[in-house]
Amino acid sequence: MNVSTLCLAILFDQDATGYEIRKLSTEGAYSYFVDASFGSIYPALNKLKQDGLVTMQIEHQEGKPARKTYSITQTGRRQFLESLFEPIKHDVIKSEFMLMARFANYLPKALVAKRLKDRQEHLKQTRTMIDDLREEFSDKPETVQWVFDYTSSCLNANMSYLKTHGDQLCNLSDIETAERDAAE
Amino acid sequence: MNVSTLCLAILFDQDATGYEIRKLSTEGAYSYFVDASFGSIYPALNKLKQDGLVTMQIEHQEGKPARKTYSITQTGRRQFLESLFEPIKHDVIKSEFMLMARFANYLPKALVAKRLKDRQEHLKQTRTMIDDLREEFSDKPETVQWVFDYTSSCLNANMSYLKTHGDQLCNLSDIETAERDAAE
DNA sequence: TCGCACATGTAACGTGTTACATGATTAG
DNA sequence: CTAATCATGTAACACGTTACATGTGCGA
Repeated sequence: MNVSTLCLAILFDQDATGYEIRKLSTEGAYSYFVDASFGSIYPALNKLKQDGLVTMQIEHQEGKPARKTYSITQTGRRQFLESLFEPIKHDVIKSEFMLMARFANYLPKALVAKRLKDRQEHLKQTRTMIDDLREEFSDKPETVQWVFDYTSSCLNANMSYLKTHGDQLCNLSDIETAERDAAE
Repeated sequence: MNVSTLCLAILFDQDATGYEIRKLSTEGAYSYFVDASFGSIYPALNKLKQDGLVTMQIEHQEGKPARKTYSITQTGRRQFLESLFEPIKHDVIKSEFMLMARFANYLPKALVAKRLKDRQEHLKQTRTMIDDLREEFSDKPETVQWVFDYTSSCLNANMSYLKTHGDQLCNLSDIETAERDAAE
């Protein structure tokens, strides 16, 4: 999913500024899937406006930069929906944790333990966020809830595995390195 | 994880050509996490050689391009392992399926059903691949098994949810659009 | 008063993909 | 005979990030 599509998806059911779109994509409702930055959002929004897929309302503010609120147009809605008909790619997963785990036998126990703890913490936070969002979006179409429930369920399974098998990975880590590290 | 790191990870316990590295990253043991192409692998390998992190043995073959087998050096091993000590990023997930599901209420039932079926099929294939690899790598360190088991477990939960809740999403799809499509 | 949230935008840079060029062998 | 597999490599391109530039108002 490119940044333009992300913008259309967000604007589909709410108007927003570039700043807000970025917030939603890094901290809010869409942050689980994407993570776009200003450098890509602002140009994308300008292009979408040129193509007539969104409109912009400027709200001038003294001293501050003008607040530019974008709204999706009918054309934008249609084109976005049409794009969903095109063949989709399979999920892409990039996990540095998995790479680390794969080589845990060469790493000190303390490091592996910390990584496991951090991951569990982050997973928990993400699930809390998803569950909060589910509440917040309770007025939105049920498909939105479905996605949150699905995600939450996968997150639970993931956490559950770490809870029951995390220690196992720890015990496979390189104890000697850990001792050497402790001695230093 | 950049392509150089991927190469070092693969070469860590086996020699390989650029061609083989690509196969491993798109179809083999590493394909669940990454997907690198020739255009990035060959330059990366050359750079790693320049930096003394890998060595290369040329095997000339009549008519064919020379087969260049790369091996990791002690320096390469050390540097790779050291890189695992650096702070890691959280998992990155990009799912076009989730985006589609989020807007399923605007899409015809037939499309949503097909996407669900395809996803379930792909998930199943991935799990089969992971389980096969677990067998194949039974002589490798136990950490390797741990990663496969963890992945397999998450995959199972994912499949399980789709099996029990997939129809629900289908029923939220836009029936009228489906009928319109069927009429065409 | 220090830093953060708000708010927009550009230029340089990094990283990777796609498409092309080249060519033998082998399985269907 | 045609497509796929093996095998390497480059150049153009796409896409996105990081860092910079600019500036106000508010809360600790």
